[in-house]
Amino acid sequence: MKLDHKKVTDSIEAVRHFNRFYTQRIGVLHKHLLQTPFSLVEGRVLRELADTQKTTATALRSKLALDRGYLSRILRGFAARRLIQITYCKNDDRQKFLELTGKGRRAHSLLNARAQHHAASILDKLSRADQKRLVATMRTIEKLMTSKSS
Amino acid sequence: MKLDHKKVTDSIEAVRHFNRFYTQRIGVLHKHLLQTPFSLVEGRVLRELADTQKTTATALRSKLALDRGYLSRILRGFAARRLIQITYCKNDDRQKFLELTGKGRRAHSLLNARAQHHAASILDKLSRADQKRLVATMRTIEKLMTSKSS
DNA sequence: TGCCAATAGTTGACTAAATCAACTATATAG
DNA sequence: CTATATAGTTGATTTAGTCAACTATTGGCA
Repeated sequence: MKLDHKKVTDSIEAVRHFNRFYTQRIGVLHKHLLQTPFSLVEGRVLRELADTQKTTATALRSKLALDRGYLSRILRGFAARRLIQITYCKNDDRQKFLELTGKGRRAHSLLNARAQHHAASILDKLSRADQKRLVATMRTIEKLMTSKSS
Repeated sequence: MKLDHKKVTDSIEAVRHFNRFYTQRIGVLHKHLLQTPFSLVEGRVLRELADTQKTTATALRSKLALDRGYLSRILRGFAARRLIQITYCKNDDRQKFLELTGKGRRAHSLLNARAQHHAASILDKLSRADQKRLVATMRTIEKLMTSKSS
């Protein structure tokens, strides 16, 4: 049916529109993050390190899907800045355990606070009701888009 | 009130979670686009060129917020690949009008088709009802997030 | 008219992000 | 004991993106 087809292409267009819309927003978010001394990827690594007490580069890699050379350099940078501490694994000399230092945790907290603030600034523009609506729709999108992988 | 405060931080966390979620998705989208011979920014420029019959670099610049050197090089690349045709403005020799060539239009169509396909693949995983829901929520988010700038 | 500021676009130099492949060292399976 | 796999490092290179200096042209205005 003609009408059905139109509906479908409309939906596709709506999804694409949203993608464009959000990539633009992400650009903003990106620059926001860059007002800290971390790149977006570094921020993710930092977050991951904060979330897990003790990890290895390989664990990070599989979680964040990063090139190993790339990650190795990021970690080297973190170590140079004394954000992480490295301990060697007893049973396996190939692996190194990574942990945030106090300084690392503080850096993470700062980053976290910034992100918090950014999210809050989005919400602040809305009425209570709209805030609820926004959060609900975001959750819905996540649910719908993860239901069957992607 | 304690309870109120909890709600607020929950909302903030939900927004942040969504941001992370969607940036990851966008990463995928990014690489998707890179299976074409265009970067994300090049794709946007191409799209803009396709949407407006005849533009100038400055018009593109103000629309897409790009560095002028950066844009200049992108356009030079497009010209080298015969994707755009340049005509000089009669009344103002500083400006050049930019138009897609046939090849440029075909490149844009291909890009468009890929994006279309990508959006369709997201929708395909959902039931009719969920497709409707997804589209509706995306529209809601856009509306809420643009209502008062950002 | 003649000069000055603004505008359009180009170019060179540079930094940061990201990828690839080659390499070292260790561990494990047969 | 050797093969193969795994953990991580390093060098070389590509791409993205920014900044500032530069040329050429236009338009205002004294």
